[in-house]
Amino acid sequence: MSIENANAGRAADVLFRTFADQIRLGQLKEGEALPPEREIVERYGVSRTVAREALQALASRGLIEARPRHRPIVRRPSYEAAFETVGTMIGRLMAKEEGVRALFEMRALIEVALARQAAKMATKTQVIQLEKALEANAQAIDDSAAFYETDRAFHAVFYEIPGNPALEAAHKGYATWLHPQWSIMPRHPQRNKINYEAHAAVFKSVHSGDADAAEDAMRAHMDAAWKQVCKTF
Amino acid sequence: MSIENANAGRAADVLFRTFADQIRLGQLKEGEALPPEREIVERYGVSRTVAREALQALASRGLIEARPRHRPIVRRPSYEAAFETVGTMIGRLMAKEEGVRALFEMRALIEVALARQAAKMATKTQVIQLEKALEANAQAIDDSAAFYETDRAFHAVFYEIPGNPALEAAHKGYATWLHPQWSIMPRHPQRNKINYEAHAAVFKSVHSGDADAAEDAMRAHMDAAWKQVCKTF
DNA sequence: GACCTGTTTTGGTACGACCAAAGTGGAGCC
DNA sequence: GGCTCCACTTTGGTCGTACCAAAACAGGTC
Repeated sequence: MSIENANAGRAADVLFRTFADQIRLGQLKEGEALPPEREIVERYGVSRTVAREALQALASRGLIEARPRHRPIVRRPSYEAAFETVGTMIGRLMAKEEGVRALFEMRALIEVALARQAAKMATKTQVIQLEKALEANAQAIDDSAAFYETDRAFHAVFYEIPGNPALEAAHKGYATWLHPQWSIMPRHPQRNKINYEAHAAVFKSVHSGDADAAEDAMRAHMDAAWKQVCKTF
Repeated sequence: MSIENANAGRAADVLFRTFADQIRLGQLKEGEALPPEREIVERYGVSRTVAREALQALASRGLIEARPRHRPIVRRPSYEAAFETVGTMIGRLMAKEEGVRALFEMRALIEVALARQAAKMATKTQVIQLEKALEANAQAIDDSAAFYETDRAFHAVFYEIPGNPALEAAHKGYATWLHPQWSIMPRHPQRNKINYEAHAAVFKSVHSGDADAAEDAMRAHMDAAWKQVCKTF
């Protein structure tokens, strides 16, 4: 590796930063393949070991997408990809109650705010969307697996209403990371019905444009859900 | 690599998952060093290239902490570490206005909700903390660099009030990723004073327990801030 | 007990070899 | 002229060996 980076630590880290900078500056564009490994070796004066470790780091941090037996390509950045990248670590935080609580409370803060915002600003189309999701939720009361899916879909509508990809990505993250808790929770039609009724209360408030009521209803729903989650510990 | 994982793709990916599972299941504990590379080679029947690539992936995803010339140790998972891990990718999203907007609006949603929650539930001690942060903000009006720091500190108090590490980590992430926008924004005492007054309005509402006013004040502040951010594009 | 020195352990890097998946180009056939 | 097949090339993936040097360790000496 060139001498001018002697203070920069491992050669693989230096090469990682070199490529990360090229990606950030648009010198390597989305969808574009990186150079072949043997060319990287020649161009940057490193071994294939160093080249491969730098590429591995780029892939692990979601900057490039490795494809079997192909040169990796620069990945389109997205909030969803970002959440996927940290999934393994966040998953570890789910092993402890305080990790689950932190995530759950952050989710609750956001969903309460989204419900409030929806009550204020949801379009007629969006309210209909919510109503359809609620109807599917009602239909699934007796089928706990389907109920879970429609429950998740109902909450997802709130994240979609503002049209912000970061929120939509966050919801997918939350749903994925909190799923282990959900999957061990006892589910039966009576409990499903209670959850459905909480959803209906939120919907009713949104439909009537009552932001305070929407906030209170979603808050109550999340609080009750947390109590259920606590039973999984 | 053992035959039973022949369908699992690259040997390095298989080994990555093996270690990730061991970490998740507590078989490798926080602070504990991973085995030496040469032992990994013997135990798992892979080459050092594969072992190093798996370790590189673990480090890049924040599961282990590599230390120069030392065996890596299992990293304590944290929301802060998770945000750091995706920093490079999120940084790329900041290269486009829609990426900045998505992150900013998510931040605004959260901070408005936090202001509202603070007005409802902040303790006397927390209100004093907020007041102190506001006072430091006032003192820094004529020094734009200091003003930025106190501005950030003032907002940080809202994230700290609920005592949720995920929120505190989120704030650090937002501040870091949105900093490039802030650093190219024109800053002068007059603008600083307007921002300070917006902070004062939020504080006043929190202090008097007026959740609606706190929400409106923080909403107005974030909307105005976004208009300033737009000037950087 | 502290210090020094030699040895060992270990991460970091280099290099060459080989395998096999995937792509490419040319020849032959219809 | 188009299609198919085959040989060759390109390239990622893995292996093994070698060497360097940072860091730790162990033993001896003061």
